[in-house]
Amino acid sequence: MCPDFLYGSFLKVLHNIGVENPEIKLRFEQPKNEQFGDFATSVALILAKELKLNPRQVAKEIVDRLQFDQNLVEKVSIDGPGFINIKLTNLFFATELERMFKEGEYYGRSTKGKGKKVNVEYVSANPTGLLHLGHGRNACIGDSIANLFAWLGYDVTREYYFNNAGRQMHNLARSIFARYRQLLGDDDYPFPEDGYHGDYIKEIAKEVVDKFGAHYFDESEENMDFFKKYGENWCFGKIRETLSKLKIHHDVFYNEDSLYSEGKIDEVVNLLRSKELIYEKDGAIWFALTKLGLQEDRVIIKSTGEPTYRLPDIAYHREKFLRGFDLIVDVLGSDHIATVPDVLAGLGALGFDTSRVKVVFHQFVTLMENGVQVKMSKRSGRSYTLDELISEVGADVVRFFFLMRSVSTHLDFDLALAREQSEKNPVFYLQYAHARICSIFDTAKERGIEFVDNASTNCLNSLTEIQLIKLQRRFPEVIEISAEKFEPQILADYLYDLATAFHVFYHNCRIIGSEEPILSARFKLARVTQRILRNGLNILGVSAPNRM
RNA sequence: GCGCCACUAGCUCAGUUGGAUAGAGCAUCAGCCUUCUAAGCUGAGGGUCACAGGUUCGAGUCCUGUGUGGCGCGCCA
Repeated sequence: MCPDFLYGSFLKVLHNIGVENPEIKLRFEQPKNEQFGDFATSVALILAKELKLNPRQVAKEIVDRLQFDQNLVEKVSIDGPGFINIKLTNLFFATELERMFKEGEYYGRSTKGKGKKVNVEYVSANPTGLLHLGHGRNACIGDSIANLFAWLGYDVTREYYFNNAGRQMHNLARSIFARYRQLLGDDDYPFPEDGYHGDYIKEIAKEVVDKFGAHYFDESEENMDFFKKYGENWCFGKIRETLSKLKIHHDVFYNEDSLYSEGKIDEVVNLLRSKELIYEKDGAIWFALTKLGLQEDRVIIKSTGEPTYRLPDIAYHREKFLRGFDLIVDVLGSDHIATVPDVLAGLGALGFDTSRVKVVFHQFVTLMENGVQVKMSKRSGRSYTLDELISEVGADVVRFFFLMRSVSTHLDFDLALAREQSEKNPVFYLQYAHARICSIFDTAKERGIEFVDNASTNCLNSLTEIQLIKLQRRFPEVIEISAEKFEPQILADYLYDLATAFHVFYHNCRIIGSEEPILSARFKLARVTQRILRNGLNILGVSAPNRM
């Protein structure tokens, strides 16, 4: 964020006065208060101790040695306890606008992650039901994180861990079968105790009745397999349909089944055995986690012969490592927190660098309306599915609302606010800024007004204009920070600020009707804002309409 | 009992690696549309940053303890 020339001059001075590791100590920030200038550094305060000098004195030593291009720096001052504040000239910002404008659609992209492979796994809901709100938050977070890394030049794989093995699928089959029998008049047919109670099970059963009649009436193994497969396809179809409404698509659906069929599970067991990390007790196979510093040993293969989740999870993540990913991101709900240490310990024991695994935990979603928690959908009378929420408030609103809070905090989803198609709704505020800009360009075109690319921007001098440029300059940095912290919310907040700065600019400065060179300079200001809003919203998965 | 997450304005939340006078939105009140979209802009009120210690030039931010709330602690995933 800090211009290179500024950073360079300071670094040179710090070197000259014999500071050790100045790169680490030199940091710039943008002061909250305008009166302190455009950039500030507290480096003098940090150095004061090691130099055993008064901070203001240190600041003076530094400032006296600084050399700048006078066209770019307006003022350097020492304030407060020893902050060095720098005010840059309007020419500097005009040049910056020019630079951002010339970068065009690529402004904000970087090559930082070039050659690096990142895997982002998200959603990964089992095909036993419909997506609920928590899945929705998971999906939006994962997708936006993937988008952020793509912007940084990483080779991104969006992955869904597809678990269609194990007891849950039997459960699904038996649940559908029970409803099927009941529909066919066998009213007393018992519903499985731990079956899936949702109404969608009845829907599936009804579909089977409509299509095949009583063809699958017998409680045979083949028929169970049929219901399992039918239910899986039905659920997974719905899941993909819902995700697609949110513009979420995965590159890889990694099937848990393949871990078994390709012998990956056995490989892991053998590897752990060779490291003497597993043993047998009570007919089950245990993972000796206490040897790895954890609290308790855990079962990885039940006495029935089925593995617990830990084993396939370790095998799956081992595969991710073997597939050559430099960074492995898992997006999980906070209810999975307890499962991660075991899996990481297993991977560590297998010799993998677990610092490459980043698990993003998100907290729960609570649907609120007028201060009261909403548990059931008014329309269906059942608990809200993600799909219902989307059809009620729209995909853009759902995506933005799920992303506008930081990942680690509980999310209160304000249904009344989300429904509101007005200025109160932050999504519309952002989209409106974009539509307004488009409208300016449309109007200019209609009236035959053209602007010139090579006109100078050095005529912009109002506070509002400079303010807008300052925010535009931050875009690349914001993308980077959002990705590093795995927090799309940082980008959402930034876009909101940018929209505000634009609305203020729009209010204070006219574009159409201004004389050259102001006309063209302001056009550029609007163009750069438009690109950032569009690209930024795109990363968040929110559309940027040309008209509203 | 143990682990993780949170606690900031009436409500929902921001607050960069510790920095200067803690910020938005909603809600409340008061203004601004013959000119590019008023889904906008401007202003006002509203705070013991849960509490108590500690670290230091400086703490909403770091450390310790306490309280409140959420989630988890299975041969479920």
